[in-house]
Amino acid sequence: MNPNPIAVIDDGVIDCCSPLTSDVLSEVEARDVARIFAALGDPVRLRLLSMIASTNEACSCNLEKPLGKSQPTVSHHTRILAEAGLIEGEKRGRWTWWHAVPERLEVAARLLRD
Amino acid sequence: MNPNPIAVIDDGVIDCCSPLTSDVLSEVEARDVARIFAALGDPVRLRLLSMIASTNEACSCNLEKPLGKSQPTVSHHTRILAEAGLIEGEKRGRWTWWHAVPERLEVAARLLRD
DNA sequence: CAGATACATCGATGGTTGTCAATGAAAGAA
DNA sequence: TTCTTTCATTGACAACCATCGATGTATCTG
Repeated sequence: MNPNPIAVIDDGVIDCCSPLTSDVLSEVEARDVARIFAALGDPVRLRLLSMIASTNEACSCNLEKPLGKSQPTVSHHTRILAEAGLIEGEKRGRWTWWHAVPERLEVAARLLRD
Repeated sequence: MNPNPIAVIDDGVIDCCSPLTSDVLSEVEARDVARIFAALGDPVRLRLLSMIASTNEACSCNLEKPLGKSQPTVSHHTRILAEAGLIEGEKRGRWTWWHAVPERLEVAARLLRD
């Protein structure tokens, strides 16, 4: 669990949606789904997510150097990914350990290909 | 084909990428992939794409009213979707007919779930 | 306790983006 | 040709966003 709770998009709204190719999204569906894709729509966040997802766990301290971004910037991006439900953080001691949420990636994938 | 040719991301760069969960994206890969997800990261474009993708063809004139957006705004969004390779436009007579590019949706889906 | 470490938050700044009115360009109709 | 239709482009504006230095808040160490 994250120390400062992060508001994640309501799962109920997201899970409802059928693929883009089969139905026209409602305005409410589109707004929430767009938040997931917008989180994926930044190159720094994509690399950040791939770093976290391709390992079991990663702490922020190990992400700054390979990304070449400042600590506040990394913190900013992890927050956005977490708010989109794509990653979750667990604070142990001084470190925050991040892990990916595969079900969330699956939700996004299902919108593109059933 | 579109009357004014639209620059689409190089397919070679995109097709190269393995799922986010298996490898860390390079900066170049991340930049190009982010452009696809950024195109999907707007609610109006998501509804636009789902309207086009859930029918065989759609002309811009039929998209303005259900979207509730002005004609320049719709034109702006179709351009961004086309530059991301997600839709293609064909001009026949006075109308531009848009259709989705399933292979492109598939490329994006493969990044999230192999 | 004091000092160091890991991360979040704040504030500022420069760049990007969504939106629309006005205008342009091209095709068909009269 | 002149008028209408369809869509792209331009220009402008407000809102948003990525970035980082400075600061705050815990947590661990000595």
